[in-house]
Amino acid sequence: MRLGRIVEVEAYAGEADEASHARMGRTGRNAPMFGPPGHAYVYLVYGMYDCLNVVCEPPGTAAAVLVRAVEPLAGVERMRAARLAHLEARRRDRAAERRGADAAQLARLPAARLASGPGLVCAAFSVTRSADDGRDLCAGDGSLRLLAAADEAPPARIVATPRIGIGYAGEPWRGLAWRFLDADSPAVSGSRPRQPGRG
DNA sequence: GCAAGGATATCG
DNA sequence: GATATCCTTGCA
Repeated sequence: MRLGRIVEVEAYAGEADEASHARMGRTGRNAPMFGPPGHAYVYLVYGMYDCLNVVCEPPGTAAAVLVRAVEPLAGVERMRAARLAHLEARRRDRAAERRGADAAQLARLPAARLASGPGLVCAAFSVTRSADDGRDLCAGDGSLRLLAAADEAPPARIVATPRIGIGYAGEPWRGLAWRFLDADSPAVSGSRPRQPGRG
């Protein structure tokens, strides 16, 4: 079993939100966003990476939260294997030595970096559009589940920043600080984990 | 810094 | 039916 703690998310507010896939109304792709809350909306970005969203609000209101980074807690080696499988699926035409280099690089990657980005979250947890788009993440018997960490203290420092990669959206949407991350987690996205204290 | 890569939404 | 664009990543 692979288990992780969500340490970075972005909020998307519905059809009025110019940064949201729901901004053009209901389409074939974004239909799960208009469905019941607690279900997954999985989409392909840049032709290469799946991204996982959790639908929020009642049916008809297309709000969602994008899961941008997960701190691995259990099943780290399965995540590493899933990351390698993802690379190999994309690079099956490349030379065999390339795959060997990928495996070696992944083996050196710290566990905290295995799911430190929205595309990497899906690669590490084997989330795909075909298998998981529209899935009920709250179903007790599902293979992909969203759990509440009821007995765990909330992060001491939660940082809010503008959302990533939405420069096409107008104000106020572009400037809203709707990306939230655990500033003390080494698993948040970005090339370097943030250092506490001085920056 | 920027290329890779495929589906999507929009326009004709 | 064609194409500009896209909620990214890893290598130069």
